[in-house]
Amino acid sequence: MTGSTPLRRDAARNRERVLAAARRLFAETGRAVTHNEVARAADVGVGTVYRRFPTREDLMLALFEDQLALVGRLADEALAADDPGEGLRRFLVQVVELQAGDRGLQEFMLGPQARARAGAATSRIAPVVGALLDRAKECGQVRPEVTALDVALIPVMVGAVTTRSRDVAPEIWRRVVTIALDGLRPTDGELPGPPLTPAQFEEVVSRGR
Amino acid sequence: MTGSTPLRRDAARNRERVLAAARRLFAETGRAVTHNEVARAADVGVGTVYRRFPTREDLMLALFEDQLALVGRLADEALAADDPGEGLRRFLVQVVELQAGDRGLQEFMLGPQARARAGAATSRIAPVVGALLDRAKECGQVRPEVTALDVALIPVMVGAVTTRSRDVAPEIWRRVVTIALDGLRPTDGELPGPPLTPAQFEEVVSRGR
DNA sequence: AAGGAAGCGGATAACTGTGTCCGCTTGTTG
DNA sequence: CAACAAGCGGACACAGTTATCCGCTTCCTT
Repeated sequence: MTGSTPLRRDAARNRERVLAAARRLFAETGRAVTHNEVARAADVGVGTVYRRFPTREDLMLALFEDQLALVGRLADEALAADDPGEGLRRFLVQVVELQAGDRGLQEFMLGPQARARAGAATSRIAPVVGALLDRAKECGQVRPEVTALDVALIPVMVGAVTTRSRDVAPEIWRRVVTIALDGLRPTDGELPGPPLTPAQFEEVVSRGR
Repeated sequence: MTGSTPLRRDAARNRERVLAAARRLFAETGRAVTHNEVARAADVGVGTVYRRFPTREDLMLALFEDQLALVGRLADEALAADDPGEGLRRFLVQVVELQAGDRGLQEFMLGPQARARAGAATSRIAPVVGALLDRAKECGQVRPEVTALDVALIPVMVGAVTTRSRDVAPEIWRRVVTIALDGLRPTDGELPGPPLTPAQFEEVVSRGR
C-alpha cells in the first residue's frame, strides 16, 4: 500500500524532516506556509519538498491523516456514552478543541483538502454523528428538525471564532460552542428553510478560503 | 468637514466612477479586489485610484460608511420594538442578512478596517445592543451571563457560514443564525469561562484574515 | 486667453510566491 | 569498489500585486 520502490534511506530521512518542520510551522502559523519556508525550516532544498509533496494538499494530507482518525475515534466514544445529548456535546467540544489547538488541523478540516479525504473521514464520521443525533432527539435533548449537517456546521461557525481569538482569548470558543450547542435544544420555534444536502455541505466545507 | 479644497470637477467625477466600480466589484468578488482591477473597471488609470484611495482600507471606508450607518439605524429600530427578545433577534438577523447580501460589506464589518472606524460605528451600536440585551434578560428571554460581546460574536460565527455558502445554499445562514440565537435563551447550564473584554473583542474582530 | 495648479495615465520598479530544471552528490546493488 | 539510478539543492524563470513617478492634459482663475 505504501507504493512501489521503498525510499532510499536519505530520502526517507529528509521526508521526515520536512514533515516535522511542516507540522511545527502549520501549527504555529496556519495555512500561510510556503514550500520555501518549509524547506528552509527543514534545512532542505525547495526541490526536495516539491518532489515529495507537489502541492500543499499533499503535505497537509500527510500531516493530518492520523489526526482525522482521532476524530473518528472520538465519535465512536461519544456514541458509547450513557447520555446521548451529553455524548454529542462532548464530541463537538472535543472536535473544536482539537481545531483550536492546531491551526493547521483546523484549516485542513475546514478546507478543500478534507473534501478529497471525504471517503475515509467524513463518510466514516457522518453516520456516527447521525446515530448520536437520533438518540439525542429521542430523549428530547435536541430539536427534531436538526440534521447531522446542521450539527456539522457548528465547527465551521466556531472555527471562525477560534481562528480570530487564538492569540487574544484562546478559551473564548468554549462560550461560543456552548451557545451553539444550546441552540440545538428543543424550543417553541422552528428552524427556517430546508437543511443542507450532503453535496451542498461538501461544497460549503470545501470553500475554506 | 469634507476637507480643504473641493475637488476639481473631473477629479470628482473620477472619484465617483472609481467608487461605483469598486462597489460593484466588492459586492461580487469580495476582498480580493486590487487597485488595478478597480482602475480598469472604472476606466481610469491606476494612479488615479491610488491618489484618491492610498490603501484598500480607504476605499472600503468610503464605500461602506453609509451601510454602517444603516446598521446603526436598525439597532435603534430594534430598541423600539415591543418585545425585547424579538427586537434583538430581528436586529441580528438583519445584520447577518446585510452581510450575506454583500461580500464587501461583510469583509468590512468583520475585518481590521472596521476597527479604525470603531469610533463612529461600533461605539454607537454597542450601547444600543447592550440596552436591548438588558431588556431581553429582564424578560427572561436571554440567559443572564450573556454579554453584548457574546452577542456580537454571532455575526462573526454566522459569517463563516455565509461566506462559504453564498454560492451554494444562500439561505442556509437562516438556520444557523436561528440556532445561535436560540442558544442565547436561558438553560440550566452556564456559559463557561469569562466573556471577552472590549479590547479583546476589538482584536478578535480585526483579525478578519 | 493664458498661466499655473491640479489631476491624469500607465510604464515600471520592487516584491512575493510558485514551480521547474539540471549539474552534482549519495546510496545501493552486483 | 565500481557504476548507475535515485535523490539533492537552489538558481532561476514566471506570474501576480503593490505602489511610485513623471511627462502630458485638463480645468479654473483672473
